[in-house]
Amino acid sequence: MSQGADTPTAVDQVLELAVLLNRDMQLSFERDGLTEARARLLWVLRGGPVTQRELADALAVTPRNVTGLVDGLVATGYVARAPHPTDRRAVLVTLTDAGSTLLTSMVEGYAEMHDLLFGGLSERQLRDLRRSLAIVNDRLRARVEQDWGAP
Amino acid sequence: MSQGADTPTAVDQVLELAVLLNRDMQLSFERDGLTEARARLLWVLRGGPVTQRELADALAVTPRNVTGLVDGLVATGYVARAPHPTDRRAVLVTLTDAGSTLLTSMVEGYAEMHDLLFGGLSERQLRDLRRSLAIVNDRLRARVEQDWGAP
DNA sequence: ACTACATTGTGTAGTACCTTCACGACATGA
DNA sequence: TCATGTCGTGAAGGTACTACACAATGTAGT
Repeated sequence: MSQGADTPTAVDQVLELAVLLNRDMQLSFERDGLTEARARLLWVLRGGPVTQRELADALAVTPRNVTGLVDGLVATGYVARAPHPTDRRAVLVTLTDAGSTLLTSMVEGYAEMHDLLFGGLSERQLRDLRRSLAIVNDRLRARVEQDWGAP
Repeated sequence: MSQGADTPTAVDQVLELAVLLNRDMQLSFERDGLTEARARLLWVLRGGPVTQRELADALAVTPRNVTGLVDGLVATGYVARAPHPTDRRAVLVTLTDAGSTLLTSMVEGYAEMHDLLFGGLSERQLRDLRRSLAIVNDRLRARVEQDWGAP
């Protein structure tokens, strides 16, 4: 009602933000020879070696899928499979040197994202933005969690 | 520096927003028997029938991929292939009645998203949010478009 | 110690999304 | 008409997922 048809709505803006964020991260992953799924798995390994079962839970995917993702990361040399010290069924997924280096640069990139995103905002604008985002996220989260149980 | 380790950073908030938006839309698509890729294709058909070549350009995917997506939507009965009036090579992808109905509800859902997202904000908060999002999006867009040509 | 049950990872099979390459059908301009 | 480009699709292949089945192993219960 208040703007022309070519002006993006607030919903448009939020959706574009989501698209741009995805694209930016995907481009970053591709530069490292990673896919999105493998990058997510690697990100979980920040906390140290974990079993494939734990990875499946953390990523909310099936154990079978983790097998495939780990296969890929082993092929590219970022992780290795090691025997679990006490459970001979389980496999510990550990970072190789290359994987550790890559993960370090990913953590740095995450930190640099703050300036990239918010470098154009004043302190006050950033504070207000955070407040509004908290409210928006709370509403969205409630909706998503509700719909998760009522398909 | 200013908050505890368990408080989400501004980057965390933006990333969570993106994740939640994706999840919400995906759940909505699933309810309609749609996948994300097929929903995007359907969304392009808002403007009327288009050729598969135009769809490939609009979706930024290969023409071969469009063939598969249209196959799926034909199987579920949401679109149909029609001959192009002047170009016998081309295929016009058109909405069926079911597809048209579905698209209408998708458009309605898009409109309702405004209240879902911003119903908890005051007029002033929403204005400020839009201003900040415009700034953030501009910076991100510049970065993504720059990296698109320099891998 | 032996049995019963649960858990871990993976082979098999299948779906969806995406790509490149090759090719036939068709359009277009010289 | 003839060369050249365009449209859609078959063939082949990669990645991300799923469900199901199964062997190896861990964990109780008796």
